[in-house]
Amino acid sequence: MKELLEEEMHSHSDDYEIRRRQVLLTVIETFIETALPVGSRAVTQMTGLRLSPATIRNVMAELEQEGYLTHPHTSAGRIPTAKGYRFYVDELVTSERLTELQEQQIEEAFRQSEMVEKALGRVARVLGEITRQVGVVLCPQTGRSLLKRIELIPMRGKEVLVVLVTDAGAVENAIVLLEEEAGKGELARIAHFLNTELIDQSLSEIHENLYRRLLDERSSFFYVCKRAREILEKSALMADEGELLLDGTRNILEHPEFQRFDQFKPVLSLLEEKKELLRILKRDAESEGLHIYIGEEGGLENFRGCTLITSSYRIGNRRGGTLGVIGPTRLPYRRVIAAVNHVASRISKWMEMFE
Amino acid sequence: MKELLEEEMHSHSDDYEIRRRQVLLTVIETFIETALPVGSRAVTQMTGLRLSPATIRNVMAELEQEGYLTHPHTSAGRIPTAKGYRFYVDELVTSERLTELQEQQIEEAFRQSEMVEKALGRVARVLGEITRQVGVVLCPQTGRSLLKRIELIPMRGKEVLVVLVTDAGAVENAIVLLEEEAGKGELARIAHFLNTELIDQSLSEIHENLYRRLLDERSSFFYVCKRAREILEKSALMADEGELLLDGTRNILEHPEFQRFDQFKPVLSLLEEKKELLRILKRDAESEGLHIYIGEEGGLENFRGCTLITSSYRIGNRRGGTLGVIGPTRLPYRRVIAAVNHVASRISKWMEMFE
DNA sequence: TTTTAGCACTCTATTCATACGAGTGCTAAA
DNA sequence: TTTAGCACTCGTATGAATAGAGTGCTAAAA
Repeated sequence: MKELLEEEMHSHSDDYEIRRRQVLLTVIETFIETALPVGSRAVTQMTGLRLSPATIRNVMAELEQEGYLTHPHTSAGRIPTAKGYRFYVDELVTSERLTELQEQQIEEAFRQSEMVEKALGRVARVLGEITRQVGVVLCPQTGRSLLKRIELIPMRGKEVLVVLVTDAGAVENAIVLLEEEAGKGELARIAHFLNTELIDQSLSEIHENLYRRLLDERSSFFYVCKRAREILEKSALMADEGELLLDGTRNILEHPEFQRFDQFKPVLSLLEEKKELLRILKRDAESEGLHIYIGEEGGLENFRGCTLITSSYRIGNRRGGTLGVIGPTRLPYRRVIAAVNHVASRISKWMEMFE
Repeated sequence: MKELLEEEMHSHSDDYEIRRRQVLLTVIETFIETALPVGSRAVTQMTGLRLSPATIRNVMAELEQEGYLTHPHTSAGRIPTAKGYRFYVDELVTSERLTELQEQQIEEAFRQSEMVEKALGRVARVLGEITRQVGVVLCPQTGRSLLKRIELIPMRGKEVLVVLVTDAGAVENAIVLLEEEAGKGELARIAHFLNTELIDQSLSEIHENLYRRLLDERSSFFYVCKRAREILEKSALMADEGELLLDGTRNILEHPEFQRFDQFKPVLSLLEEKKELLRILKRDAESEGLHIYIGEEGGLENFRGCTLITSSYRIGNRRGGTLGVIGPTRLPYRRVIAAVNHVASRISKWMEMFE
């Protein structure tokens, strides 16, 4: 907008720029509150600017031409476009603090700290509740976590229980059926071998390097290596997808933009399929800080009219997962951003437990 | 209906009873197909009965008075009531076989057999898909599964990794922070103690008997007992809820009864809260065979207009969990019942793996 | 030059009247 | 016992009329 302005500002003053922003801000925030198109009269009443509706109309017409606002029809007020919201979140939105109560609610989610996934499920729920939107949490991807410990426990016959402990607090396990029975001593040797070779590598690294590393060895360990490889392959624990936890879909039914079914159906499909959402959230897990997707910005099909706000969280000093909120583009950005930021740093803090 | 009939049948013949059933059946099945109220003319065309609309109207009026049918309004055809559907599923509905394709889709869900929960997630999805409704699966409740093996693995300092293997194929685990560090030898003794004492009991039994059993012992094992108790308590693995997997909510948006929001909102809430649903499904896990809840029959609030069909599945010769389908009362019962039955026995078969 | 008042215009939402059609219930005849 | 006939009810579709909100433009005011 700044750029645009400077091009066109021939004769306009800084005051004029401020006014434009003021009007855009007012239209957007009023629309966020009421969900109704905002007319020029309403803007004059909301802003401190002592200007008549006619003047405001001129400004709004200009903002519309530049693509920040639209009309649903001729005789209606203005509503923000995706571009308008984008400018709003980039330049206009101010931060907000959560209320005491909301912070308490968040703490509650971390109260009973049993399994990681359950706690994160409660986090998704509380995110949905305090924003009145859909809360979403991407669990730490097991592929990215570092192996801390591997244990092989003999079961009946050829069965072996493989237990992996990772730094993400997750304990993965699988029962593997070996081709030949392995004695207790042999398993211990294999386990020892794996523990020395693989500790502190990420599971996906292990998966990638598996063939090279373990086949090259032509030492006396050859047999042990072979068995170790068999076990790791069969346990297939490296292939984990990164689980997605959702909660609060019912909340967004309250919003008037989803009262029409053709609007709501694609969103529900997106939420239930999870695939597209996973793509975005996994990518966001890679980079720190807040990400905002307005409409189809992130390449999310059928996401027109919706916004996704995410933030990644950390496990100690490593990447963890992502959490976020999904709602209509007409989102209370201030509150949602505050919530997402707060919860992200709270999870990171909580995750230090497992470091 | 039989009873009702015998009371009122003064002068009516068996033929008359057959006709009544025929009419009711036609109205219900036509309504299930079209979602439109069924008029007397439509019934005459569908049934083989050579009767005029007027005659049918008389029968329908009677069925309405008895509570099997209603009118949305005076000049509309008939639609079934909850009582009507109940009679239909109890007495009229006939069974159906799944198509080749549907059976293949189901097999697909069991193809990759990694973790139990993932496979069951795919089962929920396929149930939703082939019925075009919401598929739901209650995982085997860990509390009900038998303990097959318990392992204690020392971690850093006072931490101990507790691994439980149950007969439901589930491996539960938790990291426990002991009050005092325990040596490898000590843990081995404790593990051996637990393995001899607790094997083949259900986790909830263990939980209930824990205090009695382990405190009574005043033997030389006392210290071991105390530590064992500490570990079991802190791992809190007995308290598991029994996870509920849902899929296909998007499917039921297609049905006309949920086009109106006030109809859909309570259903979505019910699905997302999961609590009420868990109550029913857990209860159904106790008894074999098909269960059908039409409307609020099962004590499900806000379930008016919906039907839940469930069946339990087994793990070997023990109770496992429950699976089911949720949709509008106007449900293709024949197909859904076939699907639920088929999938239930297929899961049971699959579960034999873990016995 | 900038702002504003005034006004014609556009479009939506609402209301009312009307007509139509589907389907019923009842009655009397077959 | 069944059916034809008919009056009646009620929901839906259609169209006209109206009110109201808000705009864009123009010309006057600041």
